[in-house]
Amino acid sequence: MKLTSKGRYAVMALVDLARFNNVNPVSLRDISLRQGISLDYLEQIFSKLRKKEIVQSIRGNQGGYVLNKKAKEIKLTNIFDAVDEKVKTVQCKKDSKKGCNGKATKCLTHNLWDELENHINNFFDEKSLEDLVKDNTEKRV
Amino acid sequence: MKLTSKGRYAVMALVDLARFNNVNPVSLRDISLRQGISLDYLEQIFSKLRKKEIVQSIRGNQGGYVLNKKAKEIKLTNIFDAVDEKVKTVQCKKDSKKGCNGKATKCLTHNLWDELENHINNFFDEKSLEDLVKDNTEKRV
DNA sequence: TAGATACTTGACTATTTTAGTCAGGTTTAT
DNA sequence: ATAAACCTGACTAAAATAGTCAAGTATCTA
Repeated sequence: MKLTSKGRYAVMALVDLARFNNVNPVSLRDISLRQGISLDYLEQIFSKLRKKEIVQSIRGNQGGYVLNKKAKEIKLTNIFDAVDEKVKTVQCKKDSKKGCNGKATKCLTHNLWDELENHINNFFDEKSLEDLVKDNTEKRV
Repeated sequence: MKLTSKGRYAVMALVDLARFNNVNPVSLRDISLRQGISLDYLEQIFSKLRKKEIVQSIRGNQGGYVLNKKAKEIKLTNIFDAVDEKVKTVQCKKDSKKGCNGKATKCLTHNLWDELENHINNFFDEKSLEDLVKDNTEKRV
């Protein structure tokens, strides 16, 4: 189990953005330079964030992105959801005909993965962008 | 983020094994049939479980595998560890020279991933094979 | 002691996912 | 006008995943 770069980058970029958000739109170029993330890749990521209305774009010269909601209202769940980073533990949910692994019944560990999924999602539901920004400015003395 | 099949299969197979454990060694062939997991793949998985002393093998006719410890003492952490399923959230720990993404300092979200990792690992540390077996026999009415 | 059962090991591979790159736009402030 | 910056879709190299395949070795039972 691992967290992919796309999810990590999305969160990093948004924390970066949130810290400068009150002043001006932040260009992806700046985020790219500060965070060491490829510009092209950032564009892909922000395209998704915009579609989910987490950020708002401002085109043209001096443009960039701003948050579309208060940092407090943006939860990690929303971010991961936007970039298709899911906690996916078991394949047997959508297929209502079959249980897990094509068996008629639920697999022996079905409930376990459900529980785990909830456990992780709770963590993501509670953490907001604001928490992360605070966490960081505090430590920066 | 997702859990891979290897980890899922390892847990499924061990729960299966644990349920029959008191009687006789359980052959991989039986587990393969009951759980719908490829025999060859199970062999790979059990080879790892044996090396970590989670199971014990009994060769020859009527052979198979038995648990090497009490089900209560086998935690999910041990299982995942044995099959190389790790909760891996961020790449920047081992390289002590660099911070995350080659920057001098920790990335903005470094602490977040640490926290998440702990959160998940706590879940795995607490759940034992015995819990899973109980969970299952109860529901089977 | 023959034969079957079942573990053991290592190499190989098709498929999918990931982490981007690349090219060619469009919009808008100055 | 033009440069900065967003926007989109197609493409791709590399890695991980989920196995398969082959050739054993050990041990129980008849």
